[in-house]
Amino acid sequence: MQNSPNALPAAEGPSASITARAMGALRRDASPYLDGLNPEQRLAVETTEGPILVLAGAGTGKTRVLTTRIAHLISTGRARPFDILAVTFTNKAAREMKHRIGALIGPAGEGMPWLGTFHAIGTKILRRHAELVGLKSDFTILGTDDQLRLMKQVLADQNIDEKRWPARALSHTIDGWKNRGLSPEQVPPGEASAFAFGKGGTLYTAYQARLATLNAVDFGDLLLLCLKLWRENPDVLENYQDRFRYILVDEYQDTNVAQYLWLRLLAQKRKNVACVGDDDQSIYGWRGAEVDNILRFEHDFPGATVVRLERNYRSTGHILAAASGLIARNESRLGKTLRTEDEPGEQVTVTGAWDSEEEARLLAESIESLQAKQHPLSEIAVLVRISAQMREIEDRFVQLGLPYRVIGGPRFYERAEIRDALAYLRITMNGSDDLAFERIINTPKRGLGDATLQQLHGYARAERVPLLTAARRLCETDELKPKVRSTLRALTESFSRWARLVESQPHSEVAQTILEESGYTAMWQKERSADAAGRLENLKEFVRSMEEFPDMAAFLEHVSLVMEASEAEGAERVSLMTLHAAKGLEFDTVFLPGWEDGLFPNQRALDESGRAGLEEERRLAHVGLTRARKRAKLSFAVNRRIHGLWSSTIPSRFIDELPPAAVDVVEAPAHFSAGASRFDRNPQPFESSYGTPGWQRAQANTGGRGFSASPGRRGSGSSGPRQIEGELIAKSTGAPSAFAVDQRVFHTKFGPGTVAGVDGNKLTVDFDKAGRKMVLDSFVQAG
DNA sequence: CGGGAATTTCTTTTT
DNA sequence: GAAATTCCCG
Repeated sequence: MQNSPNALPAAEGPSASITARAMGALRRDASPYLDGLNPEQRLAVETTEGPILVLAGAGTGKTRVLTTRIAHLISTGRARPFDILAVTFTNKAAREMKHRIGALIGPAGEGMPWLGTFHAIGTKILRRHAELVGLKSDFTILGTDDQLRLMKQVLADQNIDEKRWPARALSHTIDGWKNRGLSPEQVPPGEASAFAFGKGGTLYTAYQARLATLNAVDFGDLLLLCLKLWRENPDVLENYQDRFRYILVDEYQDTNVAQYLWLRLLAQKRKNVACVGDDDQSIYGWRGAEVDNILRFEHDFPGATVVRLERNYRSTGHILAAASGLIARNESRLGKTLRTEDEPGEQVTVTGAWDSEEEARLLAESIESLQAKQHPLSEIAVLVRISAQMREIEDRFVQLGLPYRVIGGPRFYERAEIRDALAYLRITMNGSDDLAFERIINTPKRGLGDATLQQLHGYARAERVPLLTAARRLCETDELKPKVRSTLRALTESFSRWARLVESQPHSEVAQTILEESGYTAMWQKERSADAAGRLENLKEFVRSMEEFPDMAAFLEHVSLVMEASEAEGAERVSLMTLHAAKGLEFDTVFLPGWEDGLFPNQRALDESGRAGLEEERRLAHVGLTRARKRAKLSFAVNRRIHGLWSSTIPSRFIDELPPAAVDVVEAPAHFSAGASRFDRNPQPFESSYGTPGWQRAQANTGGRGFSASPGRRGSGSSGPRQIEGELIAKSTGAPSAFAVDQRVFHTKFGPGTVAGVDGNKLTVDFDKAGRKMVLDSFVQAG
C-alpha cells in the first residue's frame, strides 16, 4: 500500500463524509504504525472509547503506546489534532511526544495545541478566562524565588518571627495545600492552625490576596484556579469537556490530587480518558503525587479497561531480575511481573570503596576501560541520589579529561541573571509589576537600598499605586534625599524610554539595550568570579532566544514555564544526573554510586515519611536499575563527607535485597584495602591536614552545639531529653590577646599566616595565601 | 549604603 | 564544603 502517513488529511472529524470515513477505515487496516505492537500494546492503542488505565512497567513501550494511540485516533478520523488533550509531567516529555507523533504521522500531528504539561495547559486556559477568576489575562507566573520573597512580605505584614516560622516552611505548607486542591477556605481548620500559632489559614489567605493585587499566580494556582473556574462556571467547563474528545495522561502515577480533580472534571462527560502509568515508578510522593490516584481510577470510572504491559524490551535478564527482586519487597503496589526474552547478560555488579573519593576514582576508571573497548560515552550514565554527590565525580572527570554533561541542574530560567533580565523586561512592559521592580531596583547596586524601598512601599500603599508610579511621584517631591532622587529619577526615566523603544525596535535589540543601559551587563563584566563569564554567556543566549518569538509580549508569556537551556545534543559525553532526572531515559551502561544507608535510602525521606518513604526510595532504586540496557554497576563508599564532615557509612539495605543470582560482587582493585598504595593519593600537605582525625575532632567540637528547646514548641517535637546549655562560653574579654605580633597562626578559612597587629580580640594577619585580613582571635589557632 | 567577615543552613527530587 | 544570610564597621 502506497500510503505515506504524510498524505493523511489533517482534519477529518466524525462529521466527515462517508467516503472519507470509509477511507479512514481502509487506512486503519493498512496502518503500518500498528505493526510490531504486542497484543497488550495493541489493545491499549485500539481501545479508543471509554476509560482505560494502562499499567506500563519500565521499558515496556509506554511512550510508544501513547504516541501510537494519538496517531491512531487521528488517522482513523476519530479525532482531529485539536480534539485531543494530552498531558505530560515535564516539558521534556511533551517535546519528546510531539517529536514522536510527528515521526509517526507527519505534519498532521505537529499542530497539537493541547499537548503539554498540566501547568502549560492550565496557563493557556486561564489566560482565556482570566477575568472569571479575578485576574487580568497578562498575569505573571511566579518562580520559586519570587514566591519566597512574597511569603517573606506576608510574614512581615503579619508580624511573625521569621526565625521561628521560615518563609520556606510556609511556602512548603501552602504548596502542599495547593497540591491537594485546597483553596484557603477549604483547608481543614486543624491543619490551617498548625502553622505559626494558628495563623496558617490567615497567611494562606493573605498570600493569595497579595498575588491577586499583583496580578500574579504561582505554579499551584495554575491548576487550582482552573478548578475554581470550572466549578463556578459550568458552561465554561462543558465547553472544555466537549472540546477534548479524547484525553491522554502520561506518568499518571505522578499526578497529585489537584491534577486528579482537574482531569476528573474534564473527563467526566465523555469519559474517553486514557491514563498511562507505573505505580512502581512513582517517585514524586514528596511533592504531593498520589499513587492512590491509580487505584481510584477504577472507582471513578467504573468499567474501565485495565491493560498491563509487562514485557520489557529494554534490559537484559539479570538487570530485570535485580530490579524486579528489589521492587517485590514493596508492600503497597499493584503488582506486575516484568519479563524479557533477552539474554541474561552480565550480572549487576556491586563494588565497595573506602571513601567517596575512591568511589569516584573507581567509577571513572571503569568508564575509561569501557571507552577503551569502544563503548560510546553517550551510552553511559551516572545516576546519583542527590546532586551534592556530583561534585566529586565531576572533579574526577575533569582531572581525567573525560567529557561529561550534567542533565537537569538548575533550570535556565531559574538562574539569577535570567530572572534579573526577565524582571527588567517585565517592568518595562508592565509598569505595575511590583515584584519585578523590587527585584531590580538595586541590581546592579545603585544606592537604592532598603530604606528607599520602604519609603516607596509606604507611598505606594497609601496612594494605592504601583511602586514604579510611586517612585515617579516621589521624585517630584522633596521627600527623598537629593542623591537618591536623582538616581531614582534616572531609573524611572529609563523605563519610560525603554517602553517607547519597544514600540519602534525589534524586541531582542531592545532587550540588549536595556541590559546595557541599566548597567546590568557591566555589573557581571566587572565581577571577576569564576562563573561571571558563564552568566554573560547565558544572557547572550537569553537575548538570542527571544528572536524565536514574534514580539516581547509573546516571549514573556511563555518563558516562565517552558524555557530551558539549549543543550548541545548527541555529543560524545557521559551523562551525569540525579535518579529523578533519569526517569524516562535509558542507557547501555548505568553507574549507580552512593548506595549507602542514609544517602540511599535517604535519611530524610525515612524520617519524614517512614515506611512510605522507604518504599518510595526503593522505587527510585528500581527506576535507576531499569534505566540500564546491558550493564548496571552499583557502588558504595564506607566513608563519605556529609555537610563537610567525614562520617562512616554502611552499605544500603537495598543491596542485600537484590536477588543474589543476579549480582556479582566485584573486589575493588588491589590498591583498595591494602594500605601500601594509599600513598599515591596522598595530596599536598596543606590540603591533607583538613582530613586528619585531629581536624575532624576540631570541627566536631566547634560545630553542632545543642540549643535549648524553643519554648513555644509543644508536643512531640521536643519530647527528647531537654538540653541545657550550661557551659560558660569563653568570651573574648578585655584580657590581653593570646596572640602576639609575628606569631604564626592558622585560620580555618584563610590558612596559615603571620600576625601583623593586635587590637583587643581582633588580629591583623598577613595570610600566606589570602593576604592581609582582620580577623577575630577566636577564629584562629596558634600555628 | 556597601563590603567583608562571621554565621547559619543546606541536601533530595520539579512545574 | 559552599551558598545564602546576617552582622558589623567604615
